[in-house]
Amino acid sequence: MAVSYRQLQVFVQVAQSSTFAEAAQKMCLSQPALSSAIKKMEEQVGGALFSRTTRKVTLSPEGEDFFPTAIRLLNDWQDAFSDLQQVFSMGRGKLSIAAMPSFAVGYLPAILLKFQSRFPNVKVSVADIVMEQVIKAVSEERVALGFTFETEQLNGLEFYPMFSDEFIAVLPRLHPLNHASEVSWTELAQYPFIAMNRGSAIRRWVDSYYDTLNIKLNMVAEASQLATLGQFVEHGLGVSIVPGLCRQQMQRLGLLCLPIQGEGLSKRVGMVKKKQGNMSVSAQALWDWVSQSTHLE
Amino acid sequence: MAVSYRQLQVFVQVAQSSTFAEAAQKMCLSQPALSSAIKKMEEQVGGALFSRTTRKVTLSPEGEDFFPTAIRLLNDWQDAFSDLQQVFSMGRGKLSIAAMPSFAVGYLPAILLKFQSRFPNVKVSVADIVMEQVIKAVSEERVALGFTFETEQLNGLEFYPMFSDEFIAVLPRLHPLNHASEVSWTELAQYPFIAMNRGSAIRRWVDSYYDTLNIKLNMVAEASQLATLGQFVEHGLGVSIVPGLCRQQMQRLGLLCLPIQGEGLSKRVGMVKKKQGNMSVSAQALWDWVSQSTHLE
DNA sequence: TAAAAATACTCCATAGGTATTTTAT
DNA sequence: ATAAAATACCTATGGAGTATTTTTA
Repeated sequence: MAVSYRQLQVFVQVAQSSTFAEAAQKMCLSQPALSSAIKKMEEQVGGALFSRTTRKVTLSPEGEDFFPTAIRLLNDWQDAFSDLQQVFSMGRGKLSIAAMPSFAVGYLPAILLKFQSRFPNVKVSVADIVMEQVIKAVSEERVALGFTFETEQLNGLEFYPMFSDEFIAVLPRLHPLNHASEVSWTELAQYPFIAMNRGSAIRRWVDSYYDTLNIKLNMVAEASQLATLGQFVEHGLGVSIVPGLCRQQMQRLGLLCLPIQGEGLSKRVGMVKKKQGNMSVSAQALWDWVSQSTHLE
Repeated sequence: MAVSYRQLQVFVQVAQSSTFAEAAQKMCLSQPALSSAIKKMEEQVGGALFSRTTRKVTLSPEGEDFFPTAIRLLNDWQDAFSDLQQVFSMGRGKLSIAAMPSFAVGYLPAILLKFQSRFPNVKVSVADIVMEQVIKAVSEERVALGFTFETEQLNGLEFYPMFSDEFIAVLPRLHPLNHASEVSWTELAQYPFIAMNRGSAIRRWVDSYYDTLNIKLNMVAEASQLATLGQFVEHGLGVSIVPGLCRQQMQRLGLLCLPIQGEGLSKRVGMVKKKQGNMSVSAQALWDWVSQSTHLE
């Protein structure tokens, strides 16, 4: 049987005292309790750790040699566990999340600012990646949670909706429609159209919306990032339809953003995490806080 | 209250198993025992270390991070205590002793050879110093024990006699007495005499012996080491009287060694150690072994 | 002789066991 | 339905207390 943590504490305390009684007082223990604890420890290690006379206790040569090791063991132990406690109380920790770029520049900063002011010693790292990659990163547990559009196939993922995002039209400044306050789906389809790449969720959503209207788009280019798409529009290659989340980004590129008439295309934006737990306390805290502070469904 | 060694063992074992029941078997414990051990540990650290479903147990993110630390703590603990056990069983250790030079070259090698063949992993270091220094080193606990002549004032030291050593006369080869098979104290006093330095025990003993005989010596030189004394004699400065232990050393210098007639001057040679314990097991082992194998008093 | 450790004993907290229930797949 | 964890409950070891004896400076 191994020597216990408690026994080692007792050993150190006695070593630092000149009598058992003194050590007992310091440890809030009775003198016989110390006697027997040391006795057992000595049996376990196979030799005398102290040399006792009735007047004073001194370390044996072996005890003397062992003393620094004992101190080190106790400190390591204490350090390790207080660290762990810190992590659980979120006095310390790390948290990896992912967010699609439009969310990362829009809503995320405010969320993180609040979270970090509440838990200043939790280091948050954000992966700023396209929504398909966000889903993948969460699935593969490379990040604890992600911010993204709701997606159809979230196998094993849980989605918490934060708000709905209405898609908008983006046009170059000099476009014929630039005086309109809004446009219709049909109008837009009359112009050359810049699409997101095949396989992207935005492309799928826009495509299928036009399908339901039985309108065929005149696609002149594809982009795999919204920034690129914006550049294409800005150069006058065509018009496009993007999530409202990107309005700022598009306007910064000098594009015109218009709401689309009628029952629009809107998608929910929210948090995703793996369905069956294993969340760190910090991830859980962020999840809980966001879901509580988001009143809308 | 701190997490115990046992709890950490349990944590590691469960972490390395996929179910509590499996871990229980490996630890020769019941499943509920593990359940409650982990539960308590989780309460102590303030959070979940495992994520349990009824089908399998996996480490929580925090548990995952802590796992390597846990392994390290257990290993350090085990290493430290097995080391200490080794020291007590004398599978490992160190032992510092002191011996006066004449003993160190004469009797000591045989003793150490035997000791080291018995305890090959105990490193013995020998301080080869004059007998006054041997006493001092033992007193000040710089060495665990010493080999020396018995001395009058061994305050707090314990002496174990190994044998008696008879003093002998040393003369240059070309001395008038070089045909004698022995000499008398009186005869020797007729020649110029080389003495050990004042304050040395040998000087005191020789002086006081001559005092009892009421003979005054004609001292022509003093040396503080026997080797120097031998050199002086060899150069024909005079004769001297030295412990029999030094016979070999003197003969190697080319000197004539003769027994002294009559009731000689003899002093006991043995081991010294501090009276009130604090001996290391290895020192004790050497002491015990020497005292047992030395039959004479 | 006095101060301190060891011993003797008693008690209780808790580690650990058995039997059973709950839970999630 | 079943495999596994949690729970309930019991037992026993041993940690810790009080009273006393032993030891040695």
